[in-house]
Amino acid sequence: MVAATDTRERILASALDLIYARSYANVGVQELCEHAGVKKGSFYHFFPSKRDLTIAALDRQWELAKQRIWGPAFTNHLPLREKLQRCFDFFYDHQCGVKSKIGMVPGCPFGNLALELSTQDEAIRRKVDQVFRETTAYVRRAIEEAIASGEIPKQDISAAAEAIVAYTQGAMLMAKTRNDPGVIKELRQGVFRLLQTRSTKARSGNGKKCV
Amino acid sequence: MVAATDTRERILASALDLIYARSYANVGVQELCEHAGVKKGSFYHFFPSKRDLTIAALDRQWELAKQRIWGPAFTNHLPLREKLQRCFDFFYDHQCGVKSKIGMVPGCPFGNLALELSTQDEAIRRKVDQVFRETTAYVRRAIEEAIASGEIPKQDISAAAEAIVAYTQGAMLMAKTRNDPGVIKELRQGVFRLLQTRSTKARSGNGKKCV
DNA sequence: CTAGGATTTGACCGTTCGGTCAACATCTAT
DNA sequence: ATAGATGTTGACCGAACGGTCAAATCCTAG
Repeated sequence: MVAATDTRERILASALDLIYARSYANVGVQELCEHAGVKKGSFYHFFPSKRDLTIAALDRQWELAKQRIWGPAFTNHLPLREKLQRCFDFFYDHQCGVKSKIGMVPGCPFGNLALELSTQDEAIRRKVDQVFRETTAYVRRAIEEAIASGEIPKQDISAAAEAIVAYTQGAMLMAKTRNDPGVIKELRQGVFRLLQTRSTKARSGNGKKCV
Repeated sequence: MVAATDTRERILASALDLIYARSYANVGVQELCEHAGVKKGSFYHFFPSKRDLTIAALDRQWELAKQRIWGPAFTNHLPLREKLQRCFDFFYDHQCGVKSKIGMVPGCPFGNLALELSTQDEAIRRKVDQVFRETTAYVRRAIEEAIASGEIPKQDISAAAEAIVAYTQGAMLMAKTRNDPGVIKELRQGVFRLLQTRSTKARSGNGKKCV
């Protein structure tokens, strides 16, 4: 049986928008409903609680992230360098886009909820943790390929992948704190340093100007 | 005139503890007062609002951070490598300490507030931004010294310092999300890669086991 | 001793919070 | 046609929220 209405979808979409732009605590169920054009009773028909809505929103957000970023950027045979570059470029563009709409750099939807809620809500903490693990898996596979193809030398793959994911989160956090997407662009080059590359000498003073 | 009472201090200390362990939104004025052993009227005698308390708490937290971490770690003539190592070791120990008390890895008090509030409260965003800028300044000076002493080759100092601070925030975020301080230890080695070092070859397979 | 500021107290404010519920409407499968 | 599931509505709940205030108390300088 297909969905009879789009009510649930509208609520979910509102959660994606509002909680991302502000925070979990600063968006009430009432406001969520108004934004979705739905009455509170309907909300609780589809979601047992605000917390469950948030978990569903995290799932949805991760599905979107996969199909918009991680899939496109990592499911091809580009050099690792290029893949990482595309990620950072996407993040930069995306933060710019949202900022032009709401005036603020929102950062990463997963990192935001992680720092706001993971000491208070174990289920949400686990969910975000899982997202980061899967993200790391994408990066790890790309590193494996790069080693196999000889693009980069053998190294501790897991450690490198985790460092890259952490660095990316750090970049988003700094961009949000400075309310300036340009931070992501400035930090982009740094991500390559987290990988051991063939020759350090050859790249010192590497042609292109940053930013 | 010296402080007549320690009421203000107790409120401030409670804010440091509770907001750090949970979040801004999840700690109410009432609870803050109970934790400090103070009535709500007294709270508003010393602080015009919860928001102002939070800003004062940020100031205090930064003073403490300087005297406990950044001062000790950066105001000596140790090699840069050693300085960064000490920072990460301090973070690891600190997160372990708090976790043994409250069962949760709390992450960075500045990063937490930044991600929770910087899209909603410009004053707090600016304050955290300033903290990060000053942190970056510590790292930048240390990098300058390391270049002057010949420990590392010439490079873009500001870019390196900002990358290191971002990476550090990323490490704290991942540790909090995984609720495991060990993440900080695992990511510690990665910070050195953000600096261009003298010889890459010489360090490959470097003696000491990680973790 | 006393005046005046600093501090403390507890009752109180309106608002919003997340969540509930019974009644009602709509759809769909038989 | 109709029963039962699915979806919608608006009124309602107690609790907690941030914040206010006048009165009482304490401390200290003159």
